[in-house]
Amino acid sequence: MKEEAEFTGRSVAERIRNTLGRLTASERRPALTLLESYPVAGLETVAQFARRAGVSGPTILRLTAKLGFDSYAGFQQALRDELESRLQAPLSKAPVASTRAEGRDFIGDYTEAIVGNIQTSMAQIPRAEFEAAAGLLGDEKRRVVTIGGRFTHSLAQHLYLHLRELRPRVALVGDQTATWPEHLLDLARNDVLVVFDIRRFQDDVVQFAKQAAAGGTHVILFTDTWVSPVAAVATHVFAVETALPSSWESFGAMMALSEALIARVHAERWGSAKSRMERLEQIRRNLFRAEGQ
Amino acid sequence: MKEEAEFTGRSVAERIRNTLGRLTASERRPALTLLESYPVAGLETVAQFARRAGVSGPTILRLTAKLGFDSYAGFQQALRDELESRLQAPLSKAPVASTRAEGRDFIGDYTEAIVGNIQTSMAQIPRAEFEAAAGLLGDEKRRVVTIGGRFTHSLAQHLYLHLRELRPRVALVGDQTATWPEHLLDLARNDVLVVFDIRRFQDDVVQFAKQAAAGGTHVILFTDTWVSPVAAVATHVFAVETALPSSWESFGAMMALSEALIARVHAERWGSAKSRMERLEQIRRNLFRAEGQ
DNA sequence: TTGTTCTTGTAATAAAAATTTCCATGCTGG
DNA sequence: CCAGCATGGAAATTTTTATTACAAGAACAA
Repeated sequence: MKEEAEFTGRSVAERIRNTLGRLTASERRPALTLLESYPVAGLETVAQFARRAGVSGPTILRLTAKLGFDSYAGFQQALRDELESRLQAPLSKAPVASTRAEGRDFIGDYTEAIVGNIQTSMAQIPRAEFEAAAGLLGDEKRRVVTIGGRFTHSLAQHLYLHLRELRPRVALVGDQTATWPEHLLDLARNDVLVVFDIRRFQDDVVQFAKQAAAGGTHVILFTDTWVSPVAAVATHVFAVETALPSSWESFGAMMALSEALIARVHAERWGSAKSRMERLEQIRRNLFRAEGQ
Repeated sequence: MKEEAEFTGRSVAERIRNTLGRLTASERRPALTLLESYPVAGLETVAQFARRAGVSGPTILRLTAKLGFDSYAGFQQALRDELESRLQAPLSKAPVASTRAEGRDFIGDYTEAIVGNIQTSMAQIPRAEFEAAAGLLGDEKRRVVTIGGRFTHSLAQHLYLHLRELRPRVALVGDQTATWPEHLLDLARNDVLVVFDIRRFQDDVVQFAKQAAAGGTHVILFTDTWVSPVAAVATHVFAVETALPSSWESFGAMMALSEALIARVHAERWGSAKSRMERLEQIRRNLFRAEGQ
């Protein structure tokens, strides 16, 4: 009746991982299929699931049996239970208790400030510069390198991670200064360097940008209203507001602009980006499969 | 055969809302039951669903018929399709129709979307959870470790870089999976792990969080509206909106929340943070001097 | 009240699905 | 090269599940 206690995993996914070693080749196929489109695949009928995984019905049943379920219905029930507890967690957990300090609502105030910040910043972005920068970033023939300072390194990384999905030949300059010369070496005439640099402008970053620019590399600069000295050598400059009244600094506007650029590039090169992402997806799946063994 | 076109809603939930007026009293019961535990209730058998809603089987079928499905199987298929398309990353979602120089303002539209995103997300953050999380992050006695997935790694890094200024004993889990065990080793009971995990939830990250939680570590989760499975072991869950209409995903809301948390911690421990930052400044100056020579 | 219509559940029936049986196939070791 | 064994699918069988037919009961109008 009930599933035996010997099966360790709380979730079906966990059970699969624990059992993967004991599965035969064609039992492993639906197992991985399920993990890939979890948990939908398992909520279909046996026949549908079997077709999706490219095996026969009985194989599905042998799999669920090995996972410790005494029937396919029991297996599905487990999946539904999981799904339900997962999807309902946030709803039941949000009784919106207003436990802010005294009267003021910290989150509300912060939101208001950051939103204003983003709006004023974005309003001031010169449209032509934006389009030009997007054009540079979308051009596959150009190598693209991103670099950031102490804090802005995370923004450089964010841009890097997303651009990398859309096009080849993108690199991120790490935070280890020692590796920087190699990056400079690779940057050629007409390549693109994206620099994030805000007040307390970092000298090493400025130097890096200057050297790159000297070699004929296009420099796109994201900076704050104090404008980094990199501007002197940059081809496109985007200055946004980072200061919040009476608080810490915020990268909100800078991230918004960066994301807008990514979206712009994405829209521009939709065709090639799509096929690239699909290939990427394919490769990932294969890697995952192999790893599963 | 196919569902008729007269039925407006793209999603089953929408269809229900549009049809609610035309339903009888006892048809309305399962309809609302479904909306309450969506979509799990509808994935059960007719009998189970009927029992859950307190009606008979045929009433369920009359309901699905009125919703425009020609069979219960078709109804379930629609629910599964929805679920799958939402749980699965939009591997290749077409971007907004190329909004070149034609009338539309790309930046303006994007700004509007992201601002709306941030506002709705932040409004839903439970204040008490927020305060509790800030309390944990501000507590020097606890070690704090941040971790992110493929894309969200940059957010984990952002939080790490800022927290590090405010307090000691903060670490970032790198993107090299090989180094992860060491981090787990260091995490003790009552320490704090901050996890960033969005749709296409990453299995290795989930496993990491689970192991940490098993050891008694507090887990703070930043996720999207589809809620990472990490939620099951998390002490505090923050679900924000990451989807932008017809575009790439946006981390804007997640970053805003993360920054709000940082600001909160900063405000809370103003005294100690200030002296820490001053000492840090001192050290930096010395290092810079030495290096400058 | 009484007839009519609209709801809704019970029970019978049909359809579909899960499960089992059994045999073909391919692999391993002697 | 063959015996023995593990594997996996086709087809038969059984069970479950959806679906339909029908009748009881409620709501309403005249």
